[in-house]
Amino acid sequence: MFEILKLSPLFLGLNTQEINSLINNRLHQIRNFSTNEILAFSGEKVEKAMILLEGRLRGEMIDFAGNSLKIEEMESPQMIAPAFLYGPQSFFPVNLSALSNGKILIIYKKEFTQLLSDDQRILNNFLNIVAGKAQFLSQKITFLSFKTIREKIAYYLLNNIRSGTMIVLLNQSQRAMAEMFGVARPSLARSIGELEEEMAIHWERNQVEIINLQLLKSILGR
Amino acid sequence: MFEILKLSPLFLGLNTQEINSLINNRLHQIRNFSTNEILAFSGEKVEKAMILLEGRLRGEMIDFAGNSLKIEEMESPQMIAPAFLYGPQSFFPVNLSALSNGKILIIYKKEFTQLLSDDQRILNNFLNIVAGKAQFLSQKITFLSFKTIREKIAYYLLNNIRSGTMIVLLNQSQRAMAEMFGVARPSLARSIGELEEEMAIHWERNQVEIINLQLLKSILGR
DNA sequence: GTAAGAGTGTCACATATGTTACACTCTTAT
DNA sequence: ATAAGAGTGTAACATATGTGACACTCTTAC
Repeated sequence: MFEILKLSPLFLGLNTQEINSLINNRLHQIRNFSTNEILAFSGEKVEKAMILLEGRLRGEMIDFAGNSLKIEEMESPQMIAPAFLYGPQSFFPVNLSALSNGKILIIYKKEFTQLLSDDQRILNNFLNIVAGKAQFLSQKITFLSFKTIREKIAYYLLNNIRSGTMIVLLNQSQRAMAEMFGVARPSLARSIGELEEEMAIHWERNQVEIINLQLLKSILGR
Repeated sequence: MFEILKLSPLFLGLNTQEINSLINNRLHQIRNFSTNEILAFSGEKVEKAMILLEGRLRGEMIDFAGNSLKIEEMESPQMIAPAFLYGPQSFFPVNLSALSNGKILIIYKKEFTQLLSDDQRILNNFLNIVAGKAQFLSQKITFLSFKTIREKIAYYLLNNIRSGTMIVLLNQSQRAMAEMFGVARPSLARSIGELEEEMAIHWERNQVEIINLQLLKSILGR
């Protein structure tokens, strides 16, 4: 187990020996789960720190009519819902179910807080994890708040130029990109086509060449 | 100063005496600023914990063309950019400028981490602050990811029903609500009008009565 | 009471995006 | 080499939302 934990972001920089003594001197549990088991319901209070040791989990957001909206998968080793262990809305944001058999390490919140106090490296790691989540979400909101597809494309390209060049490498299909933008695939293709006609960019399968940087920037300035 | 800090979320539950000794035993600075002074630029590394003691600040997001996009104001006493002190993207997300004269308490990151280690109440408070930010953003994303105005209205209403009733109290104008939804004001009014025609809701100045709860829920279930 | 301004309902029209469909190209497994 | 499937470009049409305008109501300050 401690070999696995050593690979998790929470225990970054600690050796197996140190992890062993920090965990074993402290109340904890191992919980085994099997495929399709439901580990937590959306809205349930988060009272324990949970670290996925083995197996795969799925978080599923459920709407008012009971349909699933967004789905996110998680692999080990990783903390589960780190941003929901503290804070005023300390409830699971999703239904958590098992995609395979596996194991979770459970540490109750009070013990976990003590653990953070006891080892400053773990404290730093945890703060990095939670702040990282907040930063990711903040980035995503910036993105979602652009209204037109043109703006999203421009923003994406300007943020992904290889430094010193006018090239953006694409590591995903238009289909995946459309999904990330929250727009329909043909609509994305149409907007790309328009930008090409305007000689702003030259879009190829795997990379985009920026032809008129100024024009691209002006799309983002209202 | 310690009287002011006692009111800040970070020092919740500590008395003036305790705050005094925790701060004074530790490297810190007080920085005075005056109106219109710029305290930090977007993209600058965040290396210190900063707590606004007096005065008002404005965070301004700047786009690629140099125009300001979103603006947020902050009042004392409050931590500045708590979610950006740790994490992989530890850079100011906004330009930070002063709306008035005032004072900031500055504690360098290393010292601040030590402070979190030393007092578990402060640790808990800080974790609550950062997790709270993440939760707020997560909530906002849920909201932004509804595509139609009907969906946003339905989601908003269902989340704000006074428990045990079929009434939602409105504490903001349609104008403000449209801005929060990221849509145009007349478009919001039109969608409201449609929902009224369908006998789903009865919208008055200050409150909304839900007439057909089932219909409202079905809007969110695709 | 009255004037001014904010809030609201509504309209005609412009625009952006979604939907569905199809053809074409590229990649990959066999 | 070929077939199958994914990725892409494009079109016609449907729909949702934005824009700008105007009238009306409500609130508030004087």
